[in-house]
Amino acid sequence: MASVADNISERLETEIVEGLLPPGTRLEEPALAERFGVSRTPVREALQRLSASGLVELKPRRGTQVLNPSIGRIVEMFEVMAELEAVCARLCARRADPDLISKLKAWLMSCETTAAAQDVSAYYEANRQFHHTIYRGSGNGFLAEQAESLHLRLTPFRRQQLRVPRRLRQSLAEHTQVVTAIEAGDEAAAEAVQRAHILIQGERFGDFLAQFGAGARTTAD
Amino acid sequence: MASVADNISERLETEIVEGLLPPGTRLEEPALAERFGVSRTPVREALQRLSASGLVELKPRRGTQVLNPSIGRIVEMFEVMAELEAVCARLCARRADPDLISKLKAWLMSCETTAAAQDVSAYYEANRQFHHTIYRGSGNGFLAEQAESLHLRLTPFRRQQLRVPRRLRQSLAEHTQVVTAIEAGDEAAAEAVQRAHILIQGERFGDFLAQFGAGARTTAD
DNA sequence: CTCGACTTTTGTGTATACACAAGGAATAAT
DNA sequence: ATTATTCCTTGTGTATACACAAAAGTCGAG
Repeated sequence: MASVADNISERLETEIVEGLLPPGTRLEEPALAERFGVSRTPVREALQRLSASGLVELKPRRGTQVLNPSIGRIVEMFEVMAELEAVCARLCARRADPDLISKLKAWLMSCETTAAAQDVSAYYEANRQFHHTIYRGSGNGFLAEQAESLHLRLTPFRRQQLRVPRRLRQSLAEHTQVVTAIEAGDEAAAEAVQRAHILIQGERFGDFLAQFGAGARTTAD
Repeated sequence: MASVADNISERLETEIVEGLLPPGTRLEEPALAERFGVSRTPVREALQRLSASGLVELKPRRGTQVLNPSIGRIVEMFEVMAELEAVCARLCARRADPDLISKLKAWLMSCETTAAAQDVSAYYEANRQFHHTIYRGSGNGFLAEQAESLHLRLTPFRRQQLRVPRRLRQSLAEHTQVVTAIEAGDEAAAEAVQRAHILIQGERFGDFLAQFGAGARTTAD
């Protein structure tokens, strides 16, 4: 089934997303090849794919490194994410599928319990599932894929979010509002709430970096 | 500068976009390697990139072929395109930059003259520039890139558009409406008009295929 | 004549080898 | 001592070779 290149691509992806390979890390093909016990060929293919999915940067003749976007760039990406999520929420509200709503409520509760239990990684997973349910609930598979892709791409930068005081509590409240709007079939409200929900993340990200040394992890704008 | 893989990737891209390599065409590495006078290695890299940009499909152990999405899939893609363009138009209206508006008017006129002259390829180019100006005018570089990428990806399917009677005339009128809304700073109007402008393309595409043998170029839904 | 198993061929996946450019270290010149 | 130049090391880009899976063609049996 899965080729060697696929495995390497996946492993590198998770390591980047989980922060083990922070932005700016150089990825040298011979080193990776030796580490995974394979030749450079599949390593190169894996890097090509990661480059395409936007997780690494592949400069010609100058090697590849984990993408290290400027602050402004990250904010732009959060803006687009906000719009994609807003569209998904609107389409969810348009359908207002009872099955979908029950799933949303289940993940919402899962978010609350994991948050109460201070289980950070479990909360991340529940939160991810909540948002993915909205993506899929849009009824547009292509839209869902795009949203999932960008969501993944932003994960390394969203990780710093919850350090912001009270953000988690507010985030949960926003989730509830979105579900309410979707259940009511209120397209405009669902869209607006979800857009704001994500946009705040981008703003908080900027605040966070402004507070704790901006240049530490991303290049200055 | 440009590596061999880059050149091959570009050439294949244009050939796919221009319809020389219609959806479903099998792309075999040895044949392409011989055709371009290179080894299989850079050919594979080029195919990987095209796969990532969504122009070809790369099934493991079963080769690559020009992506041949179902009708439903294409409609989904047009829906997402409509939303992206709507966001761009809204952000354009928010800024209402005079310089941007003059550029838009220039491309609008270019569209009209080329349409009047029946110069199809020139019209395509002018139309493309018009839309790209709106993307860039959003002020969000990442959004603009996403929009441009999807625009390119949809090009093979947009080509069949203008065969639909009167579509061209209506399209020009919609362009004018968008510019007017942007100039007036009317975000809601700009967004709505642009969304409808693109959505219609998706619908017309469905109509077109329903009329002239759906199975000819894309798989059935 | 048709269907099925075996062989052959074709094409992809991976490894190895070579070519060349970029960055750095060492040496020489000012 | 500083700077510039040259050489060397490192790493990427491409080519070739091998391994294996899938499809196509062939042959034989019913």
